[in-house]
Amino acid sequence: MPKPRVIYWFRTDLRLHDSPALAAALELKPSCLYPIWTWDPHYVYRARVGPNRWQFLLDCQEDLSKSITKLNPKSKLFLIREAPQTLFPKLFKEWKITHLVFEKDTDAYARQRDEAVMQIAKKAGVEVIVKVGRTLYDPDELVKQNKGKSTMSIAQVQSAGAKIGNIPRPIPSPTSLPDPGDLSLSFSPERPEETPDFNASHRESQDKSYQELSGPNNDFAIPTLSELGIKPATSPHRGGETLALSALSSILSDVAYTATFEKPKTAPTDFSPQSTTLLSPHLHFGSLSVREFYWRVQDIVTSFKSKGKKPSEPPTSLTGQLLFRDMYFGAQAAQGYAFAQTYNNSNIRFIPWHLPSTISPDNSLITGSYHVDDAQAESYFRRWKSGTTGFPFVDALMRQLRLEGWIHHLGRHMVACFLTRGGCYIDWERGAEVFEEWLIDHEVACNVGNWQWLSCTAFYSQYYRCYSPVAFGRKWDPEGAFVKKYVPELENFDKKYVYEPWKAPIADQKKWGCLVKGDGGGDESEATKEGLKNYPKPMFDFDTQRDICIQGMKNAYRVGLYGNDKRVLDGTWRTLFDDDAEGPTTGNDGIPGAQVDGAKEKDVDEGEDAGDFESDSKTAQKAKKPEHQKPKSARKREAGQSTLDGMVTRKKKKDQA
DNA sequence: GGGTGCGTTGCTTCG
DNA sequence: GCGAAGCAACGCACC
Repeated sequence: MPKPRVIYWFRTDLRLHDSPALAAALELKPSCLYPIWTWDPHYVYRARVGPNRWQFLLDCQEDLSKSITKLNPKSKLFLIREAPQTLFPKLFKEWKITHLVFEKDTDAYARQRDEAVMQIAKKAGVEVIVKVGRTLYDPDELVKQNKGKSTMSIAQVQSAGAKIGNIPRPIPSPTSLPDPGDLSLSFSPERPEETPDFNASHRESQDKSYQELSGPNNDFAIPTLSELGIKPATSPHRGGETLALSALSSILSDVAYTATFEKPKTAPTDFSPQSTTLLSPHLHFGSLSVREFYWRVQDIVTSFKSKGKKPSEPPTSLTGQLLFRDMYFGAQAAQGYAFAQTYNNSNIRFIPWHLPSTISPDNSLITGSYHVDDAQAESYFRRWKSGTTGFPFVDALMRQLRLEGWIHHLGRHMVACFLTRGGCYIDWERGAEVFEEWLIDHEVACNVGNWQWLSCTAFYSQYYRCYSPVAFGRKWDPEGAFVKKYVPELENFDKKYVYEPWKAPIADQKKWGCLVKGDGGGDESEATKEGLKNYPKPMFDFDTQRDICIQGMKNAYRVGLYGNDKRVLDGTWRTLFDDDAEGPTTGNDGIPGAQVDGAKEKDVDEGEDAGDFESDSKTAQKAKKPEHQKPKSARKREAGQSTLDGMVTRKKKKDQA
């Protein structure tokens, strides 16, 4: 029996500590071990990845490669620039591989890719070993223990998790690594299809990362941003296992913070330092093990408890945050590609949002482009994305997101609610795409799940609880320091007006150096002439728009369609939504379902100037609906919102009495 | 099958 | 400055 020649395939586990899959590879006692990364064109061109997340990935790879070399000077992370599906058949043969080892990945594309690779390995006589290490529980096992259904609540995760058993303790990092074998590559690579390139807008020059199979110097080097043609990163947050472990230790050195952490009580407006751990990008890239995080926290909590002190508990505690991550992975695992869209998804409520996704007739999946069914909604979307809505708290968050690739969880709630059910009535899939592009911690399962949560299409349904861009920011940061940092136009504004600068008297606006005027288009000549800065007026009256949205949600809940309903699939859902009753909230001249003549489609390949909606008379007319045609709620604010909280509180008090 | 309690993270007013 | 009440009224598990 020849000694094993092993490829360790790094993917979502860019670390050496607590890697069950790497431990399994070493248990084989291989004669040679190739730690590799396959430079997959699916990620390079077909995922939305902005400069900051690229930087974070490259940081993680560089750090891991250095750590490997420390354990064995002959080894490193060998980066091979070809899709795994076409690379592996050749690589197995050339390097005489006996085993392929990797960590399980339940993302929709990853499953498909890994299935193909396992078939290839089988054909080549290569044994495949797969281990779970990305989540606390194997998402498939979680689903199995949840009666085969998506995990849709924390209670379900806790109950299914209890059936699976204890979360394994982390495994120490290896202290040595075998040599790699012969590294020659005599075959020619398959060149990837470069279009569509979802990241074209982030490139300042052409991508050169596929010119040589083992890199420009034939040393299997990790590419640089400039090699990718990607613009420089702007985020202060950097990647790598070394940083992740030191950040974890530093956070956990504060025992009280660790043991009493309650997510809803952390401020979305805190910066330098922020109020949460910022470990999420490390969990995404695997530069931090989720089990390492879990057990280091859990041990502190146990010790805290043993001293008679009261720690916080899931779901608000630190470990609770990890359970939410597992919940979303469990939801995704059961649904596959359909998880990331409304169309043909039985778990998601159908709401006739504006700017709906285009659906491919071939596979019923979203294509990455969308319909501009309404001129005003497209304008709202652009202003939301560019941080020029005229609502300073929303704009500050969106600018922080674009610049730094991270915003606080509650900040994400604010802007997500604002874009969907609590402001613009725009499809959550548009927002999820922007987050995918800009977040350094973007995880499909968590991002999509949270957008469904915030848009009240799945996981959560209390649509009448709505975040106010004025009140919510003020609650956490009455002085407006956060807004002033990310919207410096308002840095001199009095705190009385910082969340609603349009209310400031003109004389004060001039005194504070910024005129609140226009729509954020940049051509505010009056301000420029006077040497003043300019900040846009709010793009709508929030209270009015919020009530329109709530009425729209109420109606959509009453209609009660889900994404897989026949009427959603064939387009007949439109007959169920009376436009006169719901007015501007219904995006019912677009998809899903049958195409409608005259509706504009915005393609992913179009530049920022695309989407010439002004020429579309139908949508233009709709945007200018006369006052009398608007729903009652749009004309006058009738009442505030409500929840059962008040009654529950009253009842409790009564019971206690 | 109806009622009740609860669900990580709302806002405003009032005392 | 704080906590409680009021607002209009979701789904789900459990009894």
